[in-house]
Amino acid sequence: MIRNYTAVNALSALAQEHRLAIFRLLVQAGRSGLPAGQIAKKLDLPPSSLSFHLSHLKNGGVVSDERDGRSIIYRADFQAMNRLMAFLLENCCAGDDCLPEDAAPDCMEGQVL
Amino acid sequence: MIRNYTAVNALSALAQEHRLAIFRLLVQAGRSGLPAGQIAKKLDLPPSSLSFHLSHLKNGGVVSDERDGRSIIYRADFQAMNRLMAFLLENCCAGDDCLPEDAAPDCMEGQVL
DNA sequence: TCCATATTTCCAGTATTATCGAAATATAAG
DNA sequence: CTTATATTTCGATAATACTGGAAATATGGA
Repeated sequence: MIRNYTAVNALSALAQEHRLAIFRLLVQAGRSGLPAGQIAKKLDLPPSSLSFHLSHLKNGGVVSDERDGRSIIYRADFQAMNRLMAFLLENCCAGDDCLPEDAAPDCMEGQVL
Repeated sequence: MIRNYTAVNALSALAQEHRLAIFRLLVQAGRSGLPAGQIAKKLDLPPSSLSFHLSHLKNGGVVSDERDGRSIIYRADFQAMNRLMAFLLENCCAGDDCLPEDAAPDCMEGQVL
């Protein structure tokens, strides 16, 4: 289980206009991810700003990176998001009939996503 | 569907040590919520700091408040959380066989929560 | 009305975060 | 080895956020 500190890092990473836009772009790109350059082009960010935000996202553990030739490919980390969501709703409603096995908790009224 | 701006507000609200702790306390308290005073006691925060953080959470739309006599009861807003999560994973993997009906998307490997 | 309790607002000081040009680093290709 | 491309690091400035004491507001009870 993740700690408060870890979750704050992940949330801070996402809690910024440009970084959230970057993250959602990566979510939509899926497993293949996107090179930094394409992100810069799509969101019209200067290279140093983009790099600042990408390293923040990486530091927050919500994206991963991998070099491919001259480019660096960024990917959303879906498992990290899953852990984060679980942490946010941990022991919701004091477990009071609210978490039936593998469904969404009652407090979410049957719709998580 | 919520906007980037709204989501950043909600995420910023949660992206702080004390506020995340407050929010998780409220998640665990469920529908009955908690008066500010009890939160202050549990987390050992001075009243002005607590108030600052509570209003930030409320502004971010992740908690609601309701006066009850001299106390003000705070509650986690589970629907807002649900909308936020949906926004974060919107159109994940470009919809590529990743969102079967009412299950968690494939990219989450079957476990959302 | 007067007092106690619960919470918020105000304020000033401190700390953290965002921005982006310019320079540095890494890789590839001729 | 030189040049071009992709990205990051550095550094200075500007903007935003956090903290907590003191004063203000709201409610309820004697």
